[in-house]
Amino acid sequence: MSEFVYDPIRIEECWQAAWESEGLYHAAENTGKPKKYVLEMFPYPSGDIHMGHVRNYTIGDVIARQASMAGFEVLHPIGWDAFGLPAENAAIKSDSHPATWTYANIEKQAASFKRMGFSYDWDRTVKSCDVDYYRWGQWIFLKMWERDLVERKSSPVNWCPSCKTVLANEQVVGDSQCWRCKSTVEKRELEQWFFKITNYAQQLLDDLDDLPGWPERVKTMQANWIGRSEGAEVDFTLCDVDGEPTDERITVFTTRPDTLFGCTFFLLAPEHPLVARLVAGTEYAEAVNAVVASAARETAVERQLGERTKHGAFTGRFVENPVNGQKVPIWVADYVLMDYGTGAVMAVPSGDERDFGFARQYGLPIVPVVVAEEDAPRYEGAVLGEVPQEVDWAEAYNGPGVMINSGEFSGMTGGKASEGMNAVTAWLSQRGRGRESINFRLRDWLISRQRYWGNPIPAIHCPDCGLVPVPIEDLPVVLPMDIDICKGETLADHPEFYETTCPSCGGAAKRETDTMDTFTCSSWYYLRYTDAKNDSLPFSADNANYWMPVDQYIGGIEHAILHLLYSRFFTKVLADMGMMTAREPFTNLLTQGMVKLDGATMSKSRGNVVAPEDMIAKYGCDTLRAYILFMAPPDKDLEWSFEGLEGMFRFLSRVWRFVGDVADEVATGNGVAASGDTAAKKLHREMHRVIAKVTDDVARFQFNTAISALMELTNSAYEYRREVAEGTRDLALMRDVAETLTLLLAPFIPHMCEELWRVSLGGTKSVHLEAWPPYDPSACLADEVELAVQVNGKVRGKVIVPADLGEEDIIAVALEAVGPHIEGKEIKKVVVVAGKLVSVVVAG
RNA sequence: GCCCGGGUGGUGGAAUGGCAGACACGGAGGUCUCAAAAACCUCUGGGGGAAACCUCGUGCGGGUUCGACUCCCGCCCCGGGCACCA
Repeated sequence: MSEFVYDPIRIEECWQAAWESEGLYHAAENTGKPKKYVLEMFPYPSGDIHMGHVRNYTIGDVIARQASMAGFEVLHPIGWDAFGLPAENAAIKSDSHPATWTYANIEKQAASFKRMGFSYDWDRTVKSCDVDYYRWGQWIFLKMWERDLVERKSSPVNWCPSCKTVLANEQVVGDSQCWRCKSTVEKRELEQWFFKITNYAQQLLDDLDDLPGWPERVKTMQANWIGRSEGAEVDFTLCDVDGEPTDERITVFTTRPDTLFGCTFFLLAPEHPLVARLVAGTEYAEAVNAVVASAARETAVERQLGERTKHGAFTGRFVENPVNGQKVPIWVADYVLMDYGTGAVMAVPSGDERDFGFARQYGLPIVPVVVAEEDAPRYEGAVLGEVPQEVDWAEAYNGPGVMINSGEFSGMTGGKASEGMNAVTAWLSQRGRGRESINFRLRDWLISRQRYWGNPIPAIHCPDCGLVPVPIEDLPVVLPMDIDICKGETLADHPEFYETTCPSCGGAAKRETDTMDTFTCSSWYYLRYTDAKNDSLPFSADNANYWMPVDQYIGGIEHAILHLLYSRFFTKVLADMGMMTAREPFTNLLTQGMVKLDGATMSKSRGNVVAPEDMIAKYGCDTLRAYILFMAPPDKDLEWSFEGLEGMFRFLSRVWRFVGDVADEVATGNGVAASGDTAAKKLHREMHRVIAKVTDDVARFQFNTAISALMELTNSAYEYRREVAEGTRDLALMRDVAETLTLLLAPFIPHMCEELWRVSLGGTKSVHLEAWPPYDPSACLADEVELAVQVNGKVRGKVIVPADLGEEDIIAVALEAVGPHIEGKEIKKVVVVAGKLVSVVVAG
């Protein structure tokens, strides 16, 4: 019976203080060691930490600590994403200032992170609401402006009526909801600030191929969001009121130029600038204007209602199809989007579901069919508008097929990326009536927010000079603190902030009062960590080039598009500015799953939160850390279990007692120096097998199976002690196992291992400065192996054979073992899988 | 509708094409104890059997293979993302 009682709280508090005073976790440049940059997404200081934080930061901490033991110089920083709306809302609620709330929560979270024993370099901490940080955000904004990547323009934007600010497209989630408050957003035409992320659309798409260390899911989501479509622009000729061709052309974008002969009508978006002119003063004006007005009225609420009814009206005018001279009617239709392509569309009802539906609804022609499915009715020779009587026309066909009714192109293959598509595009191109074209779904990033608690946009509105950037030497534009947010004030209510003079002409001018989207702050914080105290630049190229890219990034899947896309954009822009060489910020990405209770996400509003602090107080943070890693692979959701946590505490106690008992036995010399008997050999082999397994599992982030393997080693160690009497145990082996167990567990349960290492085992320096144990592949091999013997695919026996036995001998032994199952039968085949099994195939 | 994930005991979860269910939780029984707790030991997928052992079994149906949770084809269900993007 051991007198070693595991007292986690005492141990943890003791070593946390020791590590801090020893400065154990400072990262340094140019140490000669290979570098590793391990980063977790920085938290928003929303209050107490929750289990999601525990999981995220524990995963990162294990990776960082293990890398450090494996010989890397590790950069593992932490900071806070501190601007944003929740601070404003909380301030209003508690009648205080957002800064008060924010800094108090940062203190609280920092204390919790320290209590979790995370190995951060606290000297590099960044808080995005500190002027020392956000001034460099302004600096980057101005440099982007210089490079023509900043634009102020009027466009239909998303407005959240609850947050009282505009939002980026990426911040509209689900069915047109604000990502923060889940209110339904409205469309408003407003003049706003944008970053021209669309200039980088192709690169952002292409470079996803350079990220093999990212989950496929995240890359697919980004690729879909960027939404590249290949096709062509086609110029249709506008006809006058008498139907005669004019010189004016209307351009459409299509991904299917091969279907051009199937165009039976033509559509304009309700917002298209041409619409008003086409119908002005005509009998069609009333119906068309009604469609335009109802589209303008249509809110996001209506738009989200599943399958929307299409609305349209004839304009009374026609266009001429460049490919066949066919005149087709121009309609206005509310399913045509003004902000994608050209706002005009050629309708091919036989090949497009939406056009088909619209044609049905308004009695517009559907034939000719121009791309026919093999083995399907061809409708050769069908003319415009003629629907064959005998056909029950069910739906449009948009797949690949043979082109028919398409003049000289008939007979070619049609479809996406087809021969016919290229031929038609080339034909148009030669005649100046069209051209290859690529469209992206991605929109420019709307970055201005009509809110106080953010980074002020460094721009000045001058009545004479227009928009003028704040000169770089005048930075920072400091966010004033004397604002009464509880009265709903913003910067726009403070003349002492916005009244200024124009840097260009010196006349009276007005400062921009919008602040930047908080996502601008989080788009480059990982670069600031590389050089956190630089007061002349956001970061130096030397430091960025030394540490970047981040080798391992860990965070929630909710940022699959938002933060990860914006950060990739910033990285490319900063690289183009010559600020550094990395063109992708994060080489490897791990998206951790959620922590759930009874199948539901833990949340304050649901009242199903398990507070980390409570668990730490009861079991210590080492148990919590090991538990949260053990219960599920890191990328899967994790179901919380109090019993599981209790079980992990039992495991830690077992390790504690084992190492303590061994240390005692070794100290008193109660045993033999080295026995080399079967039991010792077996334990020795198990130890090397586990070193190999844990090393491999950590590299693949399989922390759950790494811990399982360590449990197995512990179980084996206990078995050895049970089976070999006290006084006859192999002391060298026992000490080796105790040390190995302590070293391998150190990244997971750093405090207990430190206590065991420095106190029980008499280590002279921190366990976290020791080398990760190497393993001997030959030591993993057993003298004898057990083989399963299968007959016709079923296991019918087991044999134990010397590991180096030849194949012929193995077969002989195996056949003997399954004698009754093969007796009198013809052996057709025998397969020997080294170290695993023998498979015998018999006839009958 | 399209694109991703995922479906394995009572539960969380293991299995480079090679003995399915490692490890753990829960459960049952036991040792120690006056007793309890702790600790330790044994058993624990279903069905059959006293046992040896047999048999079924990784969402469903096929296929490839000596051998399939794993690979291929066709479905079903659950979770997520996108969605009138021409």
